[in-house]
Amino acid sequence: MTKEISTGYQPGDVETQWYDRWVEGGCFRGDENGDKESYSIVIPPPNVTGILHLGHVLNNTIQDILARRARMEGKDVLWLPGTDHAGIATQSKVEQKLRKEEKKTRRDLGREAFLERVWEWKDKHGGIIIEQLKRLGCSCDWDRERFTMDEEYSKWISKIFVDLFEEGLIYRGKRMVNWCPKSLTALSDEEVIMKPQKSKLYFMRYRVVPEDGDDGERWVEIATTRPETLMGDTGVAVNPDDERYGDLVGRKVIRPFPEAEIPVVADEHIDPEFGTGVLKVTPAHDKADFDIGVKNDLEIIDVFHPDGKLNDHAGPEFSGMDRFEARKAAAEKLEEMGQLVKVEDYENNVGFSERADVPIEPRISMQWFLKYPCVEEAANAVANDEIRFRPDRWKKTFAHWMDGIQDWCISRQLWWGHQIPVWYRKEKAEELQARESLDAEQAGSDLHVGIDPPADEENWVRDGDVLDTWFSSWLWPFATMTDSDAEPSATEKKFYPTTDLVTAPEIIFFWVARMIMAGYRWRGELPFRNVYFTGIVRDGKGRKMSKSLGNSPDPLDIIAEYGADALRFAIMRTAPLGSDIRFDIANEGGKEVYPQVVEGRNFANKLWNAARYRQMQPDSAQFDAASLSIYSIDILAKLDKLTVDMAAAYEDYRFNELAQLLYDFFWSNYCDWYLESSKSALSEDADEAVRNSTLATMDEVLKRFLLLLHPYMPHITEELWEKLGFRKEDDPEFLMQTALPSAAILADLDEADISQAQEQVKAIYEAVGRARNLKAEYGLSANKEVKFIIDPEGAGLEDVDVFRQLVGAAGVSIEPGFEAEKGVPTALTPIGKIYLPLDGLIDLDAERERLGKESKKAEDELKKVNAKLANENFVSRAPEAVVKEMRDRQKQWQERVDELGRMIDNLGS
RNA sequence: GCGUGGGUAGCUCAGUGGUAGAGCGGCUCGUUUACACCGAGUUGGUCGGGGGUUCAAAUCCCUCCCCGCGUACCA
Repeated sequence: MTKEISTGYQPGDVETQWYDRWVEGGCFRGDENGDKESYSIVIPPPNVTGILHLGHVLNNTIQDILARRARMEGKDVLWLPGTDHAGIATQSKVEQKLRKEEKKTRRDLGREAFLERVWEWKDKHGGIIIEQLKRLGCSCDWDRERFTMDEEYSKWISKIFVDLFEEGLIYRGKRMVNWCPKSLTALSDEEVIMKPQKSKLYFMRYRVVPEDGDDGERWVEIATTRPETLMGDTGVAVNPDDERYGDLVGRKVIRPFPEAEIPVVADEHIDPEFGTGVLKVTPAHDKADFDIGVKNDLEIIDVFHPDGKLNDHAGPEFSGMDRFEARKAAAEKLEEMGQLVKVEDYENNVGFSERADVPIEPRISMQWFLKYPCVEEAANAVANDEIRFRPDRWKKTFAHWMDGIQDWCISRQLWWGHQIPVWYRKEKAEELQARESLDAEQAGSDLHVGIDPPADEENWVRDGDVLDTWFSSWLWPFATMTDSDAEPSATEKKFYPTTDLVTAPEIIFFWVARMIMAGYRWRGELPFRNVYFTGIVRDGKGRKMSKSLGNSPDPLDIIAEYGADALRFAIMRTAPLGSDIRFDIANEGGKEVYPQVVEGRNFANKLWNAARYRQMQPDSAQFDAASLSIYSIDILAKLDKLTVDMAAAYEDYRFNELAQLLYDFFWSNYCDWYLESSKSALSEDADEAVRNSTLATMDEVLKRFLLLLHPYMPHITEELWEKLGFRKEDDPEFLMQTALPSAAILADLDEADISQAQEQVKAIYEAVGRARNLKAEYGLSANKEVKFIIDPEGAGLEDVDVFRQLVGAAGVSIEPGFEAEKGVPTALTPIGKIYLPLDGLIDLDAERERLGKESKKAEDELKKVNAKLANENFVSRAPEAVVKEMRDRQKQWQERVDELGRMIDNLGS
């Protein structure tokens, strides 16, 4: 076995070592006493027990890029991290575990013991995602890490509850809410996801209660998707203008079971076109029906238990039955009674609980609600761009929601979360909690709403509900900086309002909108100036990444294999502003590979090797703009342009374009062209001054490029910065603390000289392309050292060496006015005519003319013949005998070609 | 339904009035002073359909089709 010394870049240890050094060096600390311009971001807190997914990678890489760039621009930067307690998500996880491992429910343990379990779970899993963010390279100020259930943070929640209650914005009331029969809690409208469902539309008929003057029996037909709620029907509604039913209004129909007479009412909300134009009204189980019920003073009969099973009001035969079973059973019973007319397939939208993924049940229950504060300020701030949305089309979505804003149901029937800071005096508790409404005005000595419990706590009962998780998240930007009972901290004074917020558009209402309102309410100003909305990470087929689909690769696995820098670069390069990201997953021999990440890794490797190449050369003398070759001027001018273009792209948050600019500059301009052209300048017999300025140019380019690339690929750039010895005595300890370069390397040179040099280089490079092309056409491999003859024109060649080096020629001679024999391969280029003199070739031009248009295939054959011939005589003229042999072979081929030509002709006729 | 983003090479996408581009893939060739995680060359396109404006349209206008997202009390 041969021992292979890897020339490739191995990211693993390099990345973790640098991360540790940065942390030890205090690089991430936001200096609240600093006197530089401030830049700040608060992290969208991930779920405390969550696991890093590609969405996080995208989101946090963007934040890290912004933070690192800001540091290098010389700002005082704070990226404040933390985690969210995620009420339902975390509680269900623990409940699930309890059920599985101990066959117990949370009620078996009791509130206190259960919460202990959740804290245990949190302590065990809470740190995982934080460690994962560190592995990604995130430069958060970890000393300032917050958790939404920290003691200090929790006080904030109580404080704002009390504030809003006293202001009359929080009230308790019996309302129609979205009820999750699985989690057994109320949800906010935002937590309900509408999904189209294939269901059935049941047409049933109710008998009209006979009246005097009726002409025989009368029935009305009613269409419904939910026959299982029929037992809760307390009315039937028709449109007042519907002629078919106008006379029925005010009369009664018979609900089949439990049998009862229910009134027919008129309501404009009814669409005569839909179904039969008659609606069964179930005020307890539908929001619209509830409204109709209230308007018409209908009875409200709840036929469900909280878990979605039917209760006694549904009658003994249905009681205890699950709602979906009951749907079938009710339909069957109607059928038996002869009151089911028909059943049609039907597609409708059904609201699902976001977390539990079961259809939610509209349900009347006692909950706490909030009327939003500072709605107008928040709406205006976004409308007039005080807070800039990117892309700004989200403004419209935001405005639309703010426009139709509804009171927020903030109470949850959970245990994990911030318990509502409301206490009822023991002997009055039952009575108070049964009241249809409770607000600040009714608060008396029997109701205590406060940050602290009442002094004689044993005489009080605390409200058992907790607050919606988002009720704590909306304070995040300032509650993480200052304690609730203190004056604004130095940190807040320095870093609030924050500069950028990077988040997913999915939580524009859940979080962004509410933070803006909270910012105005408690801090009197906006919480952030820019909101960058990322796209959604999808798989190669365009499906959203999700656990259940199993299409979501673990970013940590990817990092382990390719490196964090590669993953960061890959995801940024494919993340255009505001549209979704396709994360391609290919399968190679049963193993998943990620083409975009492979490219990222290859890029890192390319960078690594370009640096290695530089390291193999001697040190350079001082950089001197006056003694540069045209090639050096060209690459430095392109670097200046890169610097300028990047600044502009950062202005507009065009992250994928930035990645592309970096990639193209380095790989194409620097490696493929400049490095290759430098090889002749670095050769042993090259001029000393040229060699020196070339090396100095390489250093300058690498130095500046590493700085520009650092926010995207922090680890490898830092490593190379050190390896190449770019840190000068007085420089900061790390690359990440070093100031970005300005775009003025060539400031000493004349503008016109620069553009002239660039034009010349462009012409030469184009000629190189043509010459290579010529070689390839004759099957001469890149390293066959052919001889070219150039008949110069225009810009011409300053020296032949670079050209020779780039095309891989043994010799290039300049022969003004050179006249080639017929058939010698020729190319027209901006620097003149280029000839590749080879003997005994078939004259392709002549043949092309002879064979006509149809000869594509014949021409290809001829090209192959020429390639063979060329390969046998590429350096010098062949001896007579060889030439003769080739001519014979040429003749044979020619015959075949003629035959082919005839065949084509025949085919044509 | 309304709003919104999109449909360009086999794949992922750039390209807002002036000769259709990049990367990946495919094919051919290759142990050149870094890099095969590489180099050189090459092959791929009625720019979703139709109509219009214009000397000129992927780009502007109209219309239709398809996909995604948001939103809506159609039972």
